[in-house]
Amino acid sequence: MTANSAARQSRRERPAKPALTRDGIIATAVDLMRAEGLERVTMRRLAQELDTGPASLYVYVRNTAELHAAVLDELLAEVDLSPVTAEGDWRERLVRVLMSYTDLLFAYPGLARSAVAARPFGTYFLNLTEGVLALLHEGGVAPDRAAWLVDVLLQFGTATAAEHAWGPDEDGHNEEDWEALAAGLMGASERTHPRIAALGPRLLSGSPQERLVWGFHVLINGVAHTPVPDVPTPL
Amino acid sequence: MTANSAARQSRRERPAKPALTRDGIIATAVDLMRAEGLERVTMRRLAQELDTGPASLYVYVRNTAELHAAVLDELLAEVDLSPVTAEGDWRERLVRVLMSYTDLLFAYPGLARSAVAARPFGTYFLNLTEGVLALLHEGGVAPDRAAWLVDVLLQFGTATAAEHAWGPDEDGHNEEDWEALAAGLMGASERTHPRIAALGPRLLSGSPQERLVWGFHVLINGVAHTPVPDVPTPL
DNA sequence: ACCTGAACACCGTTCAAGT
DNA sequence: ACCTGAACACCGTTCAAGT
Repeated sequence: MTANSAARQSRRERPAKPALTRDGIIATAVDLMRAEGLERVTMRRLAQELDTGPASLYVYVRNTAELHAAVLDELLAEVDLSPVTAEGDWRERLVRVLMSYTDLLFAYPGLARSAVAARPFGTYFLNLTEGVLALLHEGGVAPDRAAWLVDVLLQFGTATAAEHAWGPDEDGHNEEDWEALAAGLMGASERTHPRIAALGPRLLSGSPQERLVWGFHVLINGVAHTPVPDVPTPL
Repeated sequence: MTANSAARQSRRERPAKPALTRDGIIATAVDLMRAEGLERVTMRRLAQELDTGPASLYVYVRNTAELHAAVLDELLAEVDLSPVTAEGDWRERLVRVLMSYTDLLFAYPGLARSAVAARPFGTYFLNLTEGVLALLHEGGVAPDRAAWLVDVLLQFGTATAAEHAWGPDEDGHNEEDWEALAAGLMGASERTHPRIAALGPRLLSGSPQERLVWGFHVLINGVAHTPVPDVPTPL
């Protein structure tokens, strides 16, 4: 029986059922996420998409968390690293790279959430890390501080995306939540919460993006003034 | 029937089935989380604990996300705010408050994860915010910068706790993950990822807590050098 | 070796019906 | 008004058995 290549009988209609491979599974998972959101990228749903049973996937993927991590790294291929080698102020260029990363996560909030829980370390994440480090190097940030700052910068972007993850797939209870939040903050009495009361609506000013960019700058500016403690290096 | 007050105490040993109240439900949820972790605080499991069906809970709680938010705020009662009014350097005291918050989340990683997705705004969270703002005020941080920095500081602590959320309830696949991560970083070739290669093991130095404290200091030091953009205030 | 049917042990949420 | 049985529409993961 050499029915390996062309003689695949299409059972349903669509494409001939392809052989399962890890790459194929992840590619299908990415498609599924783009089409229906990460919530739908479950083992069962994905298996259905691949015309098989969920148990089959476990030959190629350890569990759902690993699947989602692989999907994320795949998505990270789209991060725009061109500012790394562009002209201009290194801080600006660094923030541009970081915003490129974050914008991607804003588009797939579920992925941001999963990235907070378990940061990926695939190829594309490594490329992003390298790019950020190159810019910090160019900016003259001390190596040991740069080593810790990359993590903080990326984690900050990830967390911000995850927080504003009330995606388009969710219904409009966001507005409601926001009202409640605003009411809570504004209702803080002058007596019990004087600082909150003093700041008032300024606590809620700015868009997530504006705050994010500001936060990146705070971190970049702060690193010059904050030495890393003396700490043993692993191995 | 005035069985309202005294029969409240024993939840441990088969109590008479108490009337459902929102507070009672949340208190039971907190107990359940302390005993079995947040993963087990599901509508169904909680209902079982309360000797009723899951549908009954929906009279008092909108959904699982709201339930978890309520549990978190309850837990936040334990944050140690005493450094706010203590003696000493305001930066140090601020970091102590922030670490008290973060340590709590480290103990209940699932909660940290849910806090990243939807920051709570209950009473205790308001108290924490007030405390942080008071210290920033004492430190002479400009009000509009302080208003944005509180959020960043708390979010940074939350995200760090969530990331290191490979809790005690998970099995030991963490070690394995870490090995893989280290291998990925160290295997980055000098040619393709020169900065990563140059930093080598320094990228992995320090404990989560050491990095967290450092990050707090970077933010606190950076805020003095980073003005907030001109942005409209809501309302 | 690779694949899978079937099972185990769960989920959140809704709704019609009861008290 | 409050409560609930039952149902709907899902989950992740394992494992013995097949090819």
